[in-house]
Amino acid sequence: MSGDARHSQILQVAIRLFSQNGFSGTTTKEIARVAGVSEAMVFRHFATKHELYHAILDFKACEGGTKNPPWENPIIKRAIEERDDYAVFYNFALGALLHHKQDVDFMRLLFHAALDEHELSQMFFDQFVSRIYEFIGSYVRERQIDGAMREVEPRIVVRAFLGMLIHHSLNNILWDRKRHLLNISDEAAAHEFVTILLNGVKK
Amino acid sequence: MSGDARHSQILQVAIRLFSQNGFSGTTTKEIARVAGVSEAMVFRHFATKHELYHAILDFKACEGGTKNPPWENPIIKRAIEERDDYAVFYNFALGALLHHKQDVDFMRLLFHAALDEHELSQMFFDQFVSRIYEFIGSYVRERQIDGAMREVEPRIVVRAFLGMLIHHSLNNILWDRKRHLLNISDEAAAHEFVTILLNGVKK
DNA sequence: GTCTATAAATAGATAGAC
DNA sequence: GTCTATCTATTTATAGAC
Repeated sequence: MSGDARHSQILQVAIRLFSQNGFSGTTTKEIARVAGVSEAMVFRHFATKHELYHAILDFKACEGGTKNPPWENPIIKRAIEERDDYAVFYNFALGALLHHKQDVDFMRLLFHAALDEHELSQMFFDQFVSRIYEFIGSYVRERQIDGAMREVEPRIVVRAFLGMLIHHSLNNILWDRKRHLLNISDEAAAHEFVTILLNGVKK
Repeated sequence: MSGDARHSQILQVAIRLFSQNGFSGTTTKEIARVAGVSEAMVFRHFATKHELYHAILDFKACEGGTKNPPWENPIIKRAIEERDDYAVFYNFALGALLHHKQDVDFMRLLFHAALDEHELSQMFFDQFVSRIYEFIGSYVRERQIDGAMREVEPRIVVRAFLGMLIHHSLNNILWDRKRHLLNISDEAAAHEFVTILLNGVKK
């Protein structure tokens, strides 16, 4: 196998294992075993275990986090222009839920990194989460000026909204698969959350 | 130091360290060092590292999770009888936020355990979380029958509500202390979340 | 590019003295 | 109840042959 292919293969295996077991719960031996190579190969491509972890978070934060951000989604942009609150929030919500479901590894990785207080978790936060607050928060502000939404600190509204979405995804990932406490399609969940939120803040 | 005192001291130290670094990120050597004893003492009180971890989660799940549950809170019980929706949800929300803030170690521990897919995380879920769904869900159902709330699957309402609360606490624990993206008192946060939720589901 | 062998450090856990 | 010393397995990482 070529160097690049091997490099990326080891990265993929490591992503899965780090996501499942966290940094200290994953051994380089296990990564090598699953990738079907010797440990020496792993260290040939990544000088240290930390470098490998860093490469993963770096890669994932770029690929998974900032690809197709909501502020570049044409459907959402159009809905914002048309002041179609339901369309803005519904498309955002559905996009988020689908994204979470599609990249469970990244969600788990991010939580592990956050608990480990890894710098990359802060990086993701600064580059992505804070922009979400900016993006949705400023739309809420506009709608308050329009007189369509009541006066609430926009950041609180964003937090309430993201809270519903992220908590729901987290439950799906961590518990619901075994317990099915709540069995609902992403479309229905997005609809219900958005309906609650919009009724909750309308004037 | 007496056996019991030492036992509980080691437990306390271990709680802090496991909460900060997770299971595999914490060494028995470190626990011993912080507790100011030799490693042999740790293994005298807890036969294995796993036994120590289990003892902690067990202890915390009982002490932290099921002490003063909302369904035994007289203020909330009274509010339910009086059909005072705001009082029911506000007191629940504030209690939850204060509890989270007061026991950050337990929240981190629970997240580590959930990511590790530790059985005790499931146990906590079954013993506590599912009862919350039952408790709030059935109140919502009653209020729908009363005609005070619109028809939504009660579990969705509970998830939206818990999502706001838990996500907010998680942000406070994991990021906000450094970033203060959102600086708000627990009372104000509880008020805003409850207002959004109740307006969101009222008829 | 890949492996085997191995070094060096650290992990969890035990023995036995006091 | 507490420690020092030690054992064994594992972990990260390297050397050197092919």
